[in-house]
Amino acid sequence: MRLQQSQLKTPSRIPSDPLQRAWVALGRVSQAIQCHVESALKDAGFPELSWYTVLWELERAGKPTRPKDLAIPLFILPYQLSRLVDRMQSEGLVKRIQCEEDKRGHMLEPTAKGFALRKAMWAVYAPAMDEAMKRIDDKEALKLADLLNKLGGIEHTDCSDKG
Amino acid sequence: MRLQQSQLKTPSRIPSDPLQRAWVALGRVSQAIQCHVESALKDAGFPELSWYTVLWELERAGKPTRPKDLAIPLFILPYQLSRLVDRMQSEGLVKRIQCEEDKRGHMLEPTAKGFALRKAMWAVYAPAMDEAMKRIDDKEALKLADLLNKLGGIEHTDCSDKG
DNA sequence: CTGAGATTGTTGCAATCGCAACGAAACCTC
DNA sequence: GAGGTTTCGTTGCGATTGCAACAATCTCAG
Repeated sequence: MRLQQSQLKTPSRIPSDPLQRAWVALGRVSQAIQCHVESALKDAGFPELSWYTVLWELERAGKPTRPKDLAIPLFILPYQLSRLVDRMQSEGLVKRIQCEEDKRGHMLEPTAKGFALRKAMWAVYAPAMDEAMKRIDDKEALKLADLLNKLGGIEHTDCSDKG
Repeated sequence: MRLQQSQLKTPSRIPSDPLQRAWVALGRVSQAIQCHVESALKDAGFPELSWYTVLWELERAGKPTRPKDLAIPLFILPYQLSRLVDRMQSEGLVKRIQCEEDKRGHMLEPTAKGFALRKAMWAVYAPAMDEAMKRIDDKEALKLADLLNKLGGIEHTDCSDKG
């Protein structure tokens, strides 16, 4: 989760100007874009993006899934997920199913209402994402994704996240 | 602040696969990197990055500054800044100075303690940023910054944000 | 089998957040 | 200069968050 701190060999390096530029741009732009999509969802009366992501991840798994198996890909802490599921469950969007193999935990499964909500949210989410990203073309988007994935230490793969 | 919603001509476009890839990468990577730096600061016993940013912006201005003039570049809501300043003031890091020209507001100014803290934080912040971004080289960083700024609708300028 | 230790998930509490409402001063129009 | 509107900044309140502590179960060496 957390990247490693520099070792003896690298005594407190100051980031180069290009790195600082990239850092600043990354912070500002990701915030702006994220905010744009969140606002679109909220304006449409939908819950926040994390709800969508949980529903989508469950749907994508195609079978009841343990919280711990969700937490890692979602890059979210266990207690955060626990409470997120609390709220979603109280809205009738997911179910907690007794888990036989491991009685500590349980399986998560979206309800019909959960499926429906995810689909409805996508109808707002997709255009909002498209609108937020329209300033770059497909070629630039691929280049951007590659650079970001390299930055994040993720090799170029073909797993797509489309809904 | 909020980007414009699509018009009649563009009926609910679905983002292309490259755009979706870029979107996903942007979310994941910016979160990971941000998290890495925040952890480094916390582990060193320092407050969160937003405190640094406020102090830095004030220092960069070089003169007492109105909250509203800070809120825009910081991309933060007025009430968020108001409470952030409350906390920072109660730690003796900034002062609110009576503003003569406009009696609704006030000026913000870092204290000596504020200056010192920002400098101390940079000693942790800089290496953490460098560590988090070391997977890309300067050339890639510039390309990344350009793409991000284009995505965010910011033209390439020479204003640097280095501390 | 047994007890130490790791894993899974939840919860009490205090801190922080978003929202909407607010007070006060500035601005603007007639 | 009176009255309506806008801007600046704050605040009450309920929802959400992070942290550390926790219970329950699983794992596994001896």
